Amino acid sequence: MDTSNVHDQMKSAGYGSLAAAAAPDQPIEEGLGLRTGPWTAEEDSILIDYVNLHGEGRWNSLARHAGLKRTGKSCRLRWLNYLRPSVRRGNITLQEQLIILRLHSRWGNRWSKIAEYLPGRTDNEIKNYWRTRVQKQAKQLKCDVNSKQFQDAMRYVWIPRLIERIGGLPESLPDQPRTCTTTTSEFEYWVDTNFVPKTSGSTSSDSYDQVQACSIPTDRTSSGDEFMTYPCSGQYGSENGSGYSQNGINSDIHDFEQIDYCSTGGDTSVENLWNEENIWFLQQQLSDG
DNA sequence: AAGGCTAACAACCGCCATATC
DNA sequence: CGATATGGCGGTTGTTAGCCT
Repeated sequence: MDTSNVHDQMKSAGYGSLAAAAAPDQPIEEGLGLRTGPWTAEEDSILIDYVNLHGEGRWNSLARHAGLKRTGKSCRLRWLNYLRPSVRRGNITLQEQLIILRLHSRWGNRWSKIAEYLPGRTDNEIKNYWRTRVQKQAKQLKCDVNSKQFQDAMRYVWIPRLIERIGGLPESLPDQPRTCTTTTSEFEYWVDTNFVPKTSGSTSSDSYDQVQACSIPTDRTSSGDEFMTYPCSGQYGSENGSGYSQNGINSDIHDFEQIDYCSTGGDTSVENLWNEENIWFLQQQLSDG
């Protein structure tokens, strides 16, 4: 489904801020005369003009003084998520997907923090991406998006595939908001496709701040969360070879790449990495655990 | 052709932290 | 120091388009 212009479609259909026909029957918060629902072009224009003149902040008084029958919260959200000049629109790129996956494995659903590393993208947009794309994959795999199984699938299949699709490791990956100074070698530590989690230890994948590193280059572990941490797993990657065996995962991935690697064509949507064969393969991996 | 389903995204809600009075 | 205002954040809902049956 090509939704790259969904927003424009919504606009033309009367849904969204620039809908020319939005207004008359829009809900109004009773008593206060406050409007809710989609923003009209006129409201957008008023808000943009006012912010350009007076700057951001003090959203409640801004709403009053600008003559907008909206809550301050609504104005702030509209500005930050849509009207700001720096807001980038359009499909999430593969590089951005990679960053999102990486940062989500590190921080979980801290969307605003993740958004700091994707200039122009809003936390709302990233959150929507996660819910509509990533959670869909988890559903297809019949596992919870926060489960160890799905986390492993992302790390050992999805992310390496993304890197390949991109054409190798990016020249730089932002380890700091906006300014990117990370070297390729640092990035390799993050998604080490040769890495297989060791056995033993407790799992805490649902608590992203407490993810326990169990196989990180020793000179890196001390640096905290700057590098990928792998939750210890008693279920996968055990020393006796069950689940993700020390070498098995990589050879399996290699085989499975041969199956469909060329099938994704020029489409940049990540879900195409997950065709039926991929899902079958992953389900096998998960059920073997 | 019609209805159901899904994807995508804007907008809202509730809670919490911080700032201000 | 307490009360109120404001802003930020994550979760959830609502709406529409497009696809599928």
